Amino acid sequence: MARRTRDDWTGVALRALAEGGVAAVAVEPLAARLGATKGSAYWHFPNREALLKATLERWEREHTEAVIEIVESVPEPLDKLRLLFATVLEHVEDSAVELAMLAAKDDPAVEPVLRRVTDRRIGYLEELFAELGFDADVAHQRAVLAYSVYLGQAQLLSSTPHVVKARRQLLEETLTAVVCRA
Amino acid sequence: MARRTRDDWTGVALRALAEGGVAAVAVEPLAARLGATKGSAYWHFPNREALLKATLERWEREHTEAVIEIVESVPEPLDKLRLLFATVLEHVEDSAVELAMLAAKDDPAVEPVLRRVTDRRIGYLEELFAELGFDADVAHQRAVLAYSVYLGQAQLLSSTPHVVKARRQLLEETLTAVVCRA
DNA sequence: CGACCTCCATACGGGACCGTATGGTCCATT
DNA sequence: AATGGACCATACGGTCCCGTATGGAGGTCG
Repeated sequence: MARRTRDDWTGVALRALAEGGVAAVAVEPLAARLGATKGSAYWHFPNREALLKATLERWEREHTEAVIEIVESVPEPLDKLRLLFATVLEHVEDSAVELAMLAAKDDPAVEPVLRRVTDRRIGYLEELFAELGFDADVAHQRAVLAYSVYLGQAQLLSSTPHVVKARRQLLEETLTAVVCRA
Repeated sequence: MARRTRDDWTGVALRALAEGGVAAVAVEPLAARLGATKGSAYWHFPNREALLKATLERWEREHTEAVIEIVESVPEPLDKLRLLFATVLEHVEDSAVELAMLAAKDDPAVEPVLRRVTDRRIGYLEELFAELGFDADVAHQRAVLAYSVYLGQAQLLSSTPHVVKARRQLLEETLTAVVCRA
């Protein structure tokens, strides 16, 4: 039988995480998916928590900066914001990992990752709003506001998608609202 | 020993739900809290799912219309919206049940309740934005937008509260953004 | 070719929870 | 006082998961 690497395990764990949440990152079901047994898992990781931690940190490495880099390729800050929302709300489908993390915010393996990712993203949004000419404190409020819209919309699209009608138009409404003066 | 009613069970279940999510609505731990045993639970409910369902429907009855009624006591639609956001974001602390439901959106007992509550709330928001003079389709978009802000902010406040700085000011920023023209 | 080391299968003993079975207690009724 | 029903404790078997113990297959290196 084939050997498995640490990445094989975090790989299936990532898929399970997206599909079934943190609770689905369970050694025995993952072993079944891999066609292996728990022996392999407990060889590569000391326990289930370590596997989960490695999985979350892999996701953090591979997904946090990616979007920012894409967005930074355009010059105008307003276009950056539009592209950001567009990218992130087009395939909300695969922001399932984020929702899984929010749903398990009290898990000791989740909490620090969630904190880092949230800080990074809101920090970046603050920069964008500062570029748009907002004062520092207002920029922060708008950043929190914008990120709230993203989180809420992701939740809606995954839990009750029928309430969201015209996504393209919603995107524009969101933009105008978020950059609105006075 | 004292007798327990159906409401005693949904009562502890509600507290457990807010504290530990849907998974915490488990018969044996709840029985321990009540100073009872599983025998009582399985007398009042056919199974765990029925207990969960009854708990969610009790929450729906007691919390969905309450806020709307409060808000409807003021005349001006903009003040309604302000009061709505204020009420709902002041004690975000006890919107824990909502987050628990979102986190368990795939549970067959959760799904229908979540659908009804979401539809009702967004429907009401649509009315408010229509009163504010927005066209029907725009009103719907704003309603979805406003509800997204609420959901996202509730998530932020419960998962990473440190990113939210001045809640009072954030409320005003949110309002001006959401009712912004053009 | 034998000693080792890496990786994993197998097998086991927990623990938490679900649901059932059974009998006992208290209370209202007759 | 006896009977029946509402309510619950106890005890049990079953499932799913965690984590450990142990040994074995396959490659590596002297």
